[in-house]
Amino acid sequence: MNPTQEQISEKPAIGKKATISDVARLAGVSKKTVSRVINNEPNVGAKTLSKVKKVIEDLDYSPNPQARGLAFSRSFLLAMIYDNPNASFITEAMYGALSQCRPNGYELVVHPCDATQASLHDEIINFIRRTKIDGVILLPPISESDELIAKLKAIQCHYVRLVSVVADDIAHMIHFNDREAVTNIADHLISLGHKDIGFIKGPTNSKSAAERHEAFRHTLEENGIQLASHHIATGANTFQSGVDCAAQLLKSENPPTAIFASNDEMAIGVMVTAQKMGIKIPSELTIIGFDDNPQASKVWPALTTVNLQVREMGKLATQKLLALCNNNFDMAKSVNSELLPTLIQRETTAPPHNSK
Amino acid sequence: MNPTQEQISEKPAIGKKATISDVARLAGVSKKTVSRVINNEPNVGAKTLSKVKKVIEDLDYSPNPQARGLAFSRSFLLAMIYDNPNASFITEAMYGALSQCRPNGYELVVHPCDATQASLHDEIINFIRRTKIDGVILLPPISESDELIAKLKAIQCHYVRLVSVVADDIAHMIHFNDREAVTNIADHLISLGHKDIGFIKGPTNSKSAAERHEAFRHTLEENGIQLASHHIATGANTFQSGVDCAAQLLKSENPPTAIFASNDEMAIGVMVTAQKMGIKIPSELTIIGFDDNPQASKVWPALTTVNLQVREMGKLATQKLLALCNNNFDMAKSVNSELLPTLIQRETTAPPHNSK
DNA sequence: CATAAAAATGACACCGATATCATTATGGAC
DNA sequence: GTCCATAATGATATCGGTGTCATTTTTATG
Repeated sequence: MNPTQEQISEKPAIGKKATISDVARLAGVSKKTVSRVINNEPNVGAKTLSKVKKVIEDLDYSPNPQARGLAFSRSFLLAMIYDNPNASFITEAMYGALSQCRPNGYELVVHPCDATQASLHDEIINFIRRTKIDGVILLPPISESDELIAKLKAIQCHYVRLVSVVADDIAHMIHFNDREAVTNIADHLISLGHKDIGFIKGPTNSKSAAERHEAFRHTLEENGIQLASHHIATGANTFQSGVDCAAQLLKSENPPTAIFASNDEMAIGVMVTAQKMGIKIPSELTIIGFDDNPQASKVWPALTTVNLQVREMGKLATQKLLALCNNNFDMAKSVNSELLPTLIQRETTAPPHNSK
Repeated sequence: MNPTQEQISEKPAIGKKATISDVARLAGVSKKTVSRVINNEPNVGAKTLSKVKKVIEDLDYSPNPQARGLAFSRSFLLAMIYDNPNASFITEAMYGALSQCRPNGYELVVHPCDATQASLHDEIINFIRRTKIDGVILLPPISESDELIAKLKAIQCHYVRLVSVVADDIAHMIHFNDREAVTNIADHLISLGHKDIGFIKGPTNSKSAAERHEAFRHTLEENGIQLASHHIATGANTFQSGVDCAAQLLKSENPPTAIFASNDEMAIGVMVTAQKMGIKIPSELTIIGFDDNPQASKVWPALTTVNLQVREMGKLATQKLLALCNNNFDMAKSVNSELLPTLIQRETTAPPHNSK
């Protein structure tokens, strides 16, 4: 207020957060030197270093991320973009991502979107341009769109995608090996002695669904078992579609003794339908799901399924993404990008009841 | 490169995003006037307004949020802070919050944390100071900590909390009326004719759990029914604890004919235990949960429960929070802060089997 | 039509950090 | 002890916006 008042106190005004200038003044160095300390730059003398660090500590100073962002042309923000996978997939992926974001000074912004909307891609691109997000993690099924990837590249936005079908440079991709997992499922069913096997595939427009279908059929055929067309139903990855598909398969004249549903939601739909029809699980019907939702272990009987290691995927994806943001392409490549889903055997699988 | 080169072209260099200076130059006005247009400030002439808007449109310009943040001393970031509610609670609350964030130019940062950690509060405060988050939404059970609220106030961070027990000014709180919902549940059980009623309460350190217990007991007593102490078990809001508590209640010598579990996770645990014991639901045991998880409708039989309108809570909370960020305390107060959970009757409730 | 009041606009400092480049201190070789 | 290479440090411009306040233009009034 009073223009003639002298700033005697060396500490910044109470209530106001310390700035880099405060640190510089108290440490008796220039702002630039403080900046060097903050960013771990070389060429700072040992004495200066410890002095500055002490002042930072005393003042409980942390740099203003907006100011840094402006100077660096960065936001220190990553985004997770997803359409519609189940809630636990999202939260698990977020946990994995955050485990890497925090120690590196990044924050995670959520961006769910609606894949049925025609303007989907433009909306995403706009979001990134507007917010200056440094990089994005794409969850399936959005991650499958090469068109979107092309647009991301056009605006030079870093990205990593979670996909089940190899589709990109390993620096930009975490691959969960669906094919292998599905093969394990088929082997398991075969070893139990099942021959009349039903399959509920995912939405027709999904690459991942096609891949699971193909791998399943292939493994069965290698073992001399045909996947009969009347034992195949197409669902929408939702509980209700599982209910409907199960009704279709189980009410046919020659119902399967085992059903593999492409995700847990649908598998649980199958369970409910079977139970309503009085079919005992697993003695009269074996069921296998895919995803290892939290629900899978909380239904009765507990569902045999495949664990995708979603949290690990989120973690690895973020490691790659941060490497890309630092223009460290080699490091992005060197982070593991291959995850092997594992079969979790619980209580819904058993040998067929009456082998003919 | 060439210092003598003249900038003939009026458009900004390709690949580089347009800045406010580009807009100002092309529109033939000052940066400040463009700023006025961006922020809908008054005192801009009609002709100028449309001219500037057109240039903004042509250039596909959007202001740099870091620069704006720096000048405004804001981040245009809100955070959702949660410990451990189920995944769908989180994602639903996020959807609701985002519906308000986006049209107002805010983004949502996620911040899960670990309530078992001693440094929980400091970690949260640090997070807010470090990131300059404008305001936070607190999900239960973290929202119940008055100690944390005090610390938030100390650093002048805006907040809105989602709570089941009235505990704050209505400008800072969304209240879901647990008490009312629990009363409805009790009434429902009584009207079905149940007298031996079991109750699984939530963790003892939770205010919300205590509230539900109190309300349930009270309503039963009003109707002349005692909540016997051997019919009460204490769970941890997890599936497994539901399993354990159910075993405890159902294996007692005088088991209840109905069980109300304080959340769906535990209720589903009860269902699984009952089914394993060969107890038929609902004919031999009535079960009611609380939360309306997605799973609730995907178990068999479908679980009767209470819907909390979580998405709506997220939406209202964000409306309040944005009002607070704009120092519009009155508006924050005027946004509805009372939500009435509703009983969703599905398939797990029926009159008791053998009335003595 | 002169003039005061109100509206529209712009010049310039500033938000809090980093980049560039010049300058000063330090250490080793002779 | 001198000189040079190298390490350490700082002065100043800059990132892309907004705030303040002075200035110009428009509108209303007598």
